[in-house]
Amino acid sequence: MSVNNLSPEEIAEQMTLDHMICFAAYSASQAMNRFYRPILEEMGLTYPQFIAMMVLWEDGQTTMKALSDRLMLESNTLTPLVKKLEAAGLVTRARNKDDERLLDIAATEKGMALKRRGCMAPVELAAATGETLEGVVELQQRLANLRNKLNAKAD
Amino acid sequence: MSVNNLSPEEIAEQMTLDHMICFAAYSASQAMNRFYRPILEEMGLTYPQFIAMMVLWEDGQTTMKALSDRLMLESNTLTPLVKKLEAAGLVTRARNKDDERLLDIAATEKGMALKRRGCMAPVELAAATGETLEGVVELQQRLANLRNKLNAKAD
DNA sequence: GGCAATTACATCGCATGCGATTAGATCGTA
DNA sequence: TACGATCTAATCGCATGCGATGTAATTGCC
Repeated sequence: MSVNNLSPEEIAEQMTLDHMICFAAYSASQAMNRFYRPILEEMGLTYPQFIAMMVLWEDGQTTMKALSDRLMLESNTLTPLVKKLEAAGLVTRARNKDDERLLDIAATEKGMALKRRGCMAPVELAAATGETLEGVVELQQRLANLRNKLNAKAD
Repeated sequence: MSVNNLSPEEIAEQMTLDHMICFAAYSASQAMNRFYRPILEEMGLTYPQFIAMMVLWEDGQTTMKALSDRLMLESNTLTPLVKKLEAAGLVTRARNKDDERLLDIAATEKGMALKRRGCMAPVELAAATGETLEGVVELQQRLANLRNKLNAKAD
């Protein structure tokens, strides 16, 4: 019997933790975070700091606003995080000349120097899963698609 | 040209945030968390409290150890969380009679009463993604599989 | 039985996430 | 050009996650 033949109430009745996409994503995300931890610790980065540096490794410089859009994190999360990166000498923070509301963030040489090691981490993770790169890519795309649909729903 | 023809270094060179399975899982997990927030707020639960209640809705009662294994969260995370559930009158906490090291956790009637509403939330999320239930189930299974392989790797 | 090793839970400190709010800069419009 | 609306960061408080550590109970091995 297909799940399509069941009412929402009947589906809810059979709902368990191990059938929930949210828990699968939540626990997988944390498992990947744990996988990265020792690698990132060598670089003195936490995982959220790492993805912020990923943006800077790609673009060289950005703004708080653009970083917020890209990482889908608010300034109340990013402000202290970026200040820590600045304290570590990895980025610079300065008000934008044309619009004083914007905060320009740029990678320092020291920050850019971490790129080579940092960009290997996702490759190592993919290898550790035992999956093909194509399989990982497809999973990544479907997850991003689901996320984008949810974000669009939230307006 | 397939990614299989590239060396890890060449792949790392092309690595961007939007190609990383970790960021897809991380951002999707948070998007789902944000989707749940208003629903869970009606019940007075946070997302981690919700998945803890999911275990109790399934099993009625458990122990801190079993809950820790099931949610893949340590006692340093769960102890304060379960104490909050106890303070809210949703669970009881008591030392196990046979092994004083174990902490028995049981849902109260008030806690069990939230099951009907709580189990609808994942169904609503699946509907909001616009995907078929089968598609969500497949994505869930592949994510859980990837997570389990990573956890096994970590020993 | 005795006792070191192991196990289960708890405490502490630090780094997120985020709702609510504030401060300052810019925009839009009468 | 005034000035209220909007936008961008930042601050604060609360709830996770988790490494490091502590404590009490149990186990295992002699």
